[in-house]
Amino acid sequence: MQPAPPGNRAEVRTKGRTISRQVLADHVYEELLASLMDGRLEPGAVVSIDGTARELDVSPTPVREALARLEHTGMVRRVALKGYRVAPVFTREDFAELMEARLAIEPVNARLACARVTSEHLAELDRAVADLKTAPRGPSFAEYRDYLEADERFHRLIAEQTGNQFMVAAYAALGGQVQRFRLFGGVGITDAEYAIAEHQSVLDAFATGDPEMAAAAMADHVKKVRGRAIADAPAG
Amino acid sequence: MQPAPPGNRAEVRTKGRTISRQVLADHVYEELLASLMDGRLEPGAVVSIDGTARELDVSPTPVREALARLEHTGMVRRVALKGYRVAPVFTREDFAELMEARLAIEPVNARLACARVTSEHLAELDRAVADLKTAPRGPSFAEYRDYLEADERFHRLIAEQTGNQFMVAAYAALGGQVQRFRLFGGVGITDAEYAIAEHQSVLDAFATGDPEMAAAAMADHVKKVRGRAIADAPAG
DNA sequence: CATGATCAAATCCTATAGGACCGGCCAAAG
DNA sequence: CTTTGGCCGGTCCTATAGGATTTGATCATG
Repeated sequence: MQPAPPGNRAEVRTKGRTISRQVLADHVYEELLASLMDGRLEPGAVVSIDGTARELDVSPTPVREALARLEHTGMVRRVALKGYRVAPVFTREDFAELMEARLAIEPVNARLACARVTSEHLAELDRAVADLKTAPRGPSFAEYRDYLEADERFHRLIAEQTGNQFMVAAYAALGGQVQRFRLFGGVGITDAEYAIAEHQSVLDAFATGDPEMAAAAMADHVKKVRGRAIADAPAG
Repeated sequence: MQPAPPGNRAEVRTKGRTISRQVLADHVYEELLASLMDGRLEPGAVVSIDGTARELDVSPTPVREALARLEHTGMVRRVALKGYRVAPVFTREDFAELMEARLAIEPVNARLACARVTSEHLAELDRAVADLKTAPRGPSFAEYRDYLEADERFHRLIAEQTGNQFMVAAYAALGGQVQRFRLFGGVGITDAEYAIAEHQSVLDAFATGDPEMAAAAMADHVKKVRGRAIADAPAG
């Protein structure tokens, strides 16, 4: 996984071999992110700095740094002198807004990416769709985690294949993977068959190399996701 | 100013009066942001944690927290165990990518905002355009700072008036105000007359209440900004 | 019963100290 | 003269300590 590049490892070159080191704050960041995504930290819950430090057996300093980074992703909110809390649950309005934003960004990404697609890109997209098809879709978190990961990976690959750092940033600002987990956590996947077919359509459009067709397929997919999820949204 | 909501103040309610408090990390954040925008910190320069702490007469802890937040904005980059550096200068390709992204997002913002515009919104936009017209445009930083601030405020207002938190986040991910400063720092404003007229056109479209016209005016503006800036771009 | 004061524990926030690592400088050896 | 090795200052990173603040409970009072 690797949702939002949390930190950066230091490539230490020593005696020809290069080892990769990582500071504690990065580890704390990843730990907190995992807790947020698999539901161990529920929306609205307080995330105590000292408590997290004790739990992870580190000092509060790296925890502060990790939380400061997390805040900018929207996963946690901070109030000065009061601490951090997990962001509240998604409402139906939040979901509608997210889809509106995705509809503005993702078809553009598809058009740009398709215009400069390579066989390597196609192979990566194909792998994501294949993973989508083979991933289990049971009710427990562990069972749909891989599905959501493949779903997000497909869309993120397209954003990255635009070669435009700002389109990647804009896509990442929508929360990418994380929002998926928060939306569907506890509900499970109900529309996998449809979603897989739509992803396949996008992939087919990429294979033809027609940017407009790719954009149309992506727009179609996002609209249908919106329609299905509003029909049986978890939160009103 | 208030570019990217850095931290959050604690609203302390005491005896009917509510005072707003703020922790040191927020102050450091704002101080660093100001240094970045007015050129005191040049692209590529190292931002030492301990050094900044001494300079601002605080301990390194709040500086670490402020820098962790700044990193997520793309203004500074971090390498584990080596510290922070100001992000490198904008190349012509970077600028083209930024405009491509703005072209994908800002016309949509204009359409959404126009569809639900109020007289208060119009007044705010009108004030931004008025400030744009009256702001000095001399060669030194202090003289075009207000101009850039009004420019960015105009666009940010439209993003906020969409009422869509994710469109705001996507717009903010593009760097908003900050990129303007980094692009034009040291160059000055050369296209103010044209830009002001284009902003006025967008405002006029908002006044008519036609979302499609607003989107078209905004798209026209962004395209023309791209054209002019590529013609006399500071960095090749 | 409702309301406000008081106090203790938890928590946030900041400063300080020290370990680990890097880079420059200089002296000594080859 | 070149190179090697050690020293030293700077920096990052983490832990710890203590002050400031919030929170929640307990208790007194109208």
